[in-house]
Amino acid sequence: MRIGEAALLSGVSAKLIRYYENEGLLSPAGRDKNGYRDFDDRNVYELRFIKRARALGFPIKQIAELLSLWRDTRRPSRKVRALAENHRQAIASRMEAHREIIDVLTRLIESCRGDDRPECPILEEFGTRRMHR
Amino acid sequence: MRIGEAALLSGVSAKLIRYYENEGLLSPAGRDKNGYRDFDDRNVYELRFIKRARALGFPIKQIAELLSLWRDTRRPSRKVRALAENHRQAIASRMEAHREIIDVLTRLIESCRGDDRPECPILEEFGTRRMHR
DNA sequence: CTGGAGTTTCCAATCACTGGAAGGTCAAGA
DNA sequence: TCTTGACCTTCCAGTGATTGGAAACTCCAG
Repeated sequence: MRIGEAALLSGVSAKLIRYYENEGLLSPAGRDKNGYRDFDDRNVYELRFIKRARALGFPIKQIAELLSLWRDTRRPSRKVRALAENHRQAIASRMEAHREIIDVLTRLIESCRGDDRPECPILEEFGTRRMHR
Repeated sequence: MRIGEAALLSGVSAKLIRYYENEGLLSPAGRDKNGYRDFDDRNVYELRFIKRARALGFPIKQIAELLSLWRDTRRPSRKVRALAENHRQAIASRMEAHREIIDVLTRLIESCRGDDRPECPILEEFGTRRMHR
């Protein structure tokens, strides 16, 4: 099938399919004699795999590793799990950073009257104090 | 003062100071006759302001708005507060997305034995099922 | 034989940096 | 006086995952 059909079936845009192919994520897709890419069901499966892994925030390089584990039917599931655990930790760290930011922003927002007058503890704290808690 | 001293005092690298200046965040800094930038205390104050706003995840363009509100002594604090609230909402959305990802990853990780055998529900679910909850 | 839909490649922009190259300026030390 | 070295300058490129566009090609229908 051509790239448009693969895009429809996988939910991945043609642009992005070319990018993923270029990054070496896909099993080699053939070419028709007119130069058009020729994808098969395995490629569509890989594209769906990539799409779901991306939706979970895995970076492209880690998805490449996941795909190579998927292709290796003798992989130890330990490796897959380790990858997932590392990634969960990375996301958890980012989430914690966001939580701290939200706490600070909430405190700042509550301290500001938010009316027509210029007094604003938000601006003052940005300029002068450090922000903790 | 020159860029190195401003970097030390503000905690912002010289590279980044030039970038911020280029992006129009700083009040215009002068130049010595040798072409070196000449910063004053106001610039250092702005750099610290930028650094703290960045630490809270504000994008550069919003920091530019915050700085222009800071410079306008007749600003309505309403505008500052609105900016902060919008940003808090943006961060909260990202945090919620991360929370959902962590829930899915946790379920997947728990479903995988993580031993020497190849069976792995993580890979299976990436390829075939959709992931919710 | 013309139009349009689909395809190809390549280049650019996003965002906030970071790094490096190549060169100018200036004070201290030999 | 000459040189070293620590500064400073500008410009260019790369990061990650996409998206957009341009210019050119194939192919099918009208």
